[in-house]
Amino acid sequence: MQLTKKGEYALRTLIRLGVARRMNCDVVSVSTLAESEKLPFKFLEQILALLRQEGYVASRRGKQGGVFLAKPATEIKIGDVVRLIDGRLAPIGCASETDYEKCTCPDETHCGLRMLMIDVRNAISRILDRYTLDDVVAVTIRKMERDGVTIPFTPAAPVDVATPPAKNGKTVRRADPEDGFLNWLLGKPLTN
Amino acid sequence: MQLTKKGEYALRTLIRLGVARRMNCDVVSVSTLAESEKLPFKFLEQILALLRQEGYVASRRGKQGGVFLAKPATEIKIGDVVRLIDGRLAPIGCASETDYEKCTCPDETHCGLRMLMIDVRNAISRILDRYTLDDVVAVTIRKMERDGVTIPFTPAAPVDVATPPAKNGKTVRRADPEDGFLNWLLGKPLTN
DNA sequence: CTAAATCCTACTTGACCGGTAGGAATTAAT
DNA sequence: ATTAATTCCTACCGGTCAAGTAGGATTTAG
Repeated sequence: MQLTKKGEYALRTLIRLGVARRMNCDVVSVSTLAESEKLPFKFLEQILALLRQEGYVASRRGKQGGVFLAKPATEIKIGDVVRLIDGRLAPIGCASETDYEKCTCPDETHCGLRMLMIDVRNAISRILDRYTLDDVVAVTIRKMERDGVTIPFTPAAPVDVATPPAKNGKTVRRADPEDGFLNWLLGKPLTN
Repeated sequence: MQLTKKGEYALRTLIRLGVARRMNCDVVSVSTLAESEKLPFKFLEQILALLRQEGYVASRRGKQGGVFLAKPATEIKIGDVVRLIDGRLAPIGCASETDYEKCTCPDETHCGLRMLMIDVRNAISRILDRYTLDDVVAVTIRKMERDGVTIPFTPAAPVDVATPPAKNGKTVRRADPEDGFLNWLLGKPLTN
């Protein structure tokens, strides 16, 4: 049930670009992105090439060039990015909605595993297809503001990643909010 | 987000063994299992060896031998089986509860991707750690009974299992029940 | 004109997925 | 006692793919 590094890097980078956009930073170089997230430059270049082909990012070539989101962050669904890079969300092909594949089992309609995995795929989809890049960016920034951390791409202050003032040592880790972390912080209603 | 074939075969086989148990079939040979689920025999043998080492199944050697569940199906959590064969449920290491791994990102506590993936991992866990093998077996059998399909390992003579009156053919396919398929069919309350 | 950037294509290295193969040990039935 | 059916154990293997590396061509700002 693993996301590949490629997928992880793609998402991390898109989030970074979303943050940049919010801070009115119109273009970010790949090297800056690679450094700030500590990703291998050349690998990231390739990933961004793919994201560009698919219309998620656009670029400006030459000196002072770089990349930026090609469309509003509200129109980028996380699920679609994951599907692009890592394939279907469902753990097994016969439980997929968008990329169904018949399995070899003798009777699919009475397969308990399939029913279970459909539940899993729906649970995943209910998160990944519910939230957009904008939501994730919002939650990231909100958390940073709450802890008084300087947000990346803040004018006149490059990336600062100081750990927060530790509250008072007691981090009351509110475990497992009913409908998820992001919903708890964003209050985004279910649409489906 | 894929389950490996190994994991899939393991679960399919455990379910089969669970069904067998319910039908008072105490021992099933590996070849029977392989045939009935159309799995490669030698590969399945290896998988069962692992499941045996971990105490999920036990075996009887020699002629008329075979394997069977080593403990009650109610005590086998699907999530644990998946973890055993395919590793952590969380899409990325830093979002795992049972197998946490620090990631390379500069500031984990303000990582939007991490928060998102924690939600995903919880959503998965809420299904895979909620249901036991027994639940999946129950739902499988129930679906079969409902459709009047002969259940595997049914004794040759038509015995005890009273086939329900086949409804009336019109299966109203209620799409995507709120809290999942299995809950809809089992009505198992959330425990956590 | 040059430095800084993207763009493009090829290559690599190791892990691991999904099996195969062969035989030793054990046991039930004849 | 033999034999046939079965599990048990260890080794191997081909292919794919993840996760990068490498190097140069091209474009553009200053």
